[in-house]
Amino acid sequence: METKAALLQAAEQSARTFGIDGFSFADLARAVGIRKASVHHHFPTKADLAAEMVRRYHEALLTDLDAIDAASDTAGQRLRRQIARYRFALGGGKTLCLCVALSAGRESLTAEAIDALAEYRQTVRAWLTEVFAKGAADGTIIGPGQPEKDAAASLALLEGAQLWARTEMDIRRFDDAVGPLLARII
Amino acid sequence: METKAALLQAAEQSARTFGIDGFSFADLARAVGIRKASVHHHFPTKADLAAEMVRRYHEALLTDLDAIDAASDTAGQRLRRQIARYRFALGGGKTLCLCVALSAGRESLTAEAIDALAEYRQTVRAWLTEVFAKGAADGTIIGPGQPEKDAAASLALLEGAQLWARTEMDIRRFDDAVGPLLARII
DNA sequence: TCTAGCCTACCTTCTGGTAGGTAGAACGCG
DNA sequence: CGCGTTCTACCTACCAGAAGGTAGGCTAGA
Repeated sequence: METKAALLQAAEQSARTFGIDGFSFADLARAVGIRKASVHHHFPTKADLAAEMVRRYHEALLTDLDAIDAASDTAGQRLRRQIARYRFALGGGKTLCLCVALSAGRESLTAEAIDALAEYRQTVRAWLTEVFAKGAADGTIIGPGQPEKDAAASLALLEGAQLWARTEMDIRRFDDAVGPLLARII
Repeated sequence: METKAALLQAAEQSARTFGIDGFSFADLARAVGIRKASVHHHFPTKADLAAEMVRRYHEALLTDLDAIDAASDTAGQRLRRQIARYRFALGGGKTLCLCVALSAGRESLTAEAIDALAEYRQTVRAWLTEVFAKGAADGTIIGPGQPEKDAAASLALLEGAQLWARTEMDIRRFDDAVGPLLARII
């Protein structure tokens, strides 16, 4: 079970750095210290691997969201922590969040994995929608706009800012892009 | 010269649909109707091809920006047309703009191509900065914020919205995400 | 005569994936 | 208890196809 977890870990790191087409089973085998054929024992095909990666990533998201909710007093604090989460996923400019990385290589994904990505974004979007609604109520997030639309815009902004910053390996691009959103938090 | 243009055209379409790692010289040869070795005659390596693609794409951008400037009376109109441009690049949810598509497969790019992408974004950013500054002056774009930051946020938003919409092959994701930005235009 | 543009044929390396086998732990059962 | 079976996790060895790229030759036009 330990090997499987290590494979998933290596696969996630590789996918976030090189894209889904940017690493092979041979690479994973090397990273974990087993032979290529043994990787196929755990994940028969690359599609199986991708599907389980997204499943795992979605689970981690739910855990993160709970942790943010538990640690935050105001909606503004929640939003700020979510932005920090995307910033952290950048790994200083070297990696993307798995969602962005896999979206880019969409054509190499199965329908199942694409659906899972959509669900991932839906979870984030729903969470952000609630945050913006609460933020308008408790006054910790200013500016006009419907929570639903603000949430969609924020998610796109965070993903786009990540992509930009990673391209130039410069986290300042991320900070520049999310500046106006951060400025809305009291 | 005609063949070379056709190759660039096919390469751009493929890169925007499948990513830089998602098509091969053999694919291009098939698309254009020549043999694989002949593609190498025009572009010795894939890196050469990528570099020229970005160069061409940047040129097209400058043309587009001039056209938008010429056709628009107000800053609001300019911004609206730029958003429409990114929406159009989506191809109904099937393609990304080249900038987003290549950024995703960053690790397969040469330093030259990465620099060219950075320049492309810098051009868009500078143009948007001017638009936001003029928009504040002529009152056709509302909301607080410094033009420079608004420009960075808008670019990230447009790219992120594209990536999202393409993943789900649903242009409504794009429209949802850019809604708040459009709402700032008088 | 030189060159641009194309060709056939070939190379090496890597890809995802399969076939078939082995050592050892776990299990059912008389 | 001991014996055979089954399962897990790994292995070596292999496959066909595709990748990027090269060598060298043909042909038509400047």
